[in-house]
Amino acid sequence: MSPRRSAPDASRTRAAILDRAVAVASTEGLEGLTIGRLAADVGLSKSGLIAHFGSKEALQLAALDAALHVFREEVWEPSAEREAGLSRLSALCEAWLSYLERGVFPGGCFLTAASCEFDDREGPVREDVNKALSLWIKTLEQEVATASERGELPLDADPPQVAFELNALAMGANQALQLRGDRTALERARRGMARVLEAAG
Amino acid sequence: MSPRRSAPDASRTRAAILDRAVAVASTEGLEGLTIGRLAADVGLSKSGLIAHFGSKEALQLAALDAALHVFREEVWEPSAEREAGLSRLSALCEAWLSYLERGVFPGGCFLTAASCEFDDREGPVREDVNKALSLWIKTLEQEVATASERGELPLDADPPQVAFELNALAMGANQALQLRGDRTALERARRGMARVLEAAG
DNA sequence: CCTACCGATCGGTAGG
DNA sequence: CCTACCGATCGGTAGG
Repeated sequence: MSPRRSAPDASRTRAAILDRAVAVASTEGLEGLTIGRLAADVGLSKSGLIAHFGSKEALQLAALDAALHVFREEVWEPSAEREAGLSRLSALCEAWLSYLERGVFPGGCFLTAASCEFDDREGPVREDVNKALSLWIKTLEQEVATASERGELPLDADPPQVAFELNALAMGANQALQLRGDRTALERARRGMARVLEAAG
Repeated sequence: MSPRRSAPDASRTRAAILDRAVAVASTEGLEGLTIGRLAADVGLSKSGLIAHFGSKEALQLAALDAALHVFREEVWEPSAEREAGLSRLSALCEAWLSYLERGVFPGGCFLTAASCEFDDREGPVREDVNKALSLWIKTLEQEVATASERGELPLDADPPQVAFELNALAMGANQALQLRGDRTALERARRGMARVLEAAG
């Protein structure tokens, strides 16, 4: 009898590992992920766990990807049905703050944490974090541009500036919420975002 | 002959350790500080190094304190001579962005990094990070309030809201600068801060 | 401030 | 997917 499991079994095991890896990395950081601890958490041997990924770095990349998938589900997808432009931009911002408020990840915004942890390192993890954040910023910029074209924002609205400020306000909310336990942070971010969109003209 | 050095010697050694500890923690994180590596860096044995602090946690607290001292020197003190109110608030913001631009810490803003790393942990390091950030936010709020009293900002300006937004913009600049290498971030933050202060009325 | 040492854990491999 | 193992390193202590 081979110890190998069927492909669906292996896929389920992999999903269970990644679930746990995302939770751990959310609070301890992607560098704080350790193979031994994770293996014990999901009831595998170290070698059994690492067989699914090949190396710690590959595990980190897979955990990051899984976390981004959650972010897409929680923030991106619910807003996709809204009309492109200001309506979708507002929906994205609201879903974003809701995602922070509901504590989807125990350690707060996964992407912000990963960005802080890897912004001064080199390698594929940093590159993937950079790509994910750039894509998100581009998405915000795109909605600002569409809103301008549709006459919902002035034609001279500055998409990169607006996206920069919206992103900054969400980071500020995440910090105030996580570190300082300041529940008013969401309202402050919401007010700031509204003002950014008003002032975009 | 006792292996003990004189008090001034010990103090110099301690300062050298902390210099290096701040640099390492800035890029690797406070949790990434290890006694063995730090000892090798400064040419001590592990036990020789730890004798100065007692434990890794105490070393982390001392490194954080040393980093905060730098922040005060770089941002706080140069602005202290400006008149309280809008003038000093503007000077604080400008010194803050300049501190980011000059890369005073190799890993970007030390306090932001420490905040991300410890915002979901417990213990004295998290408490000290929280205290330092709260004090900084309070300082910004105070200058907004003074500016209102002096008629430089409207009487209904909202100090916590303004401080929240200024802090968020600096965080956004730090991220864009460190992760994305986006040199325009400073100008974006500067513009955002100016707009926050204009809109405070 | 040192040497010498502790148990624990790290990422990873060999071989099955 | 396992057991058994590798060398390296972790934080920290004993004793001087």
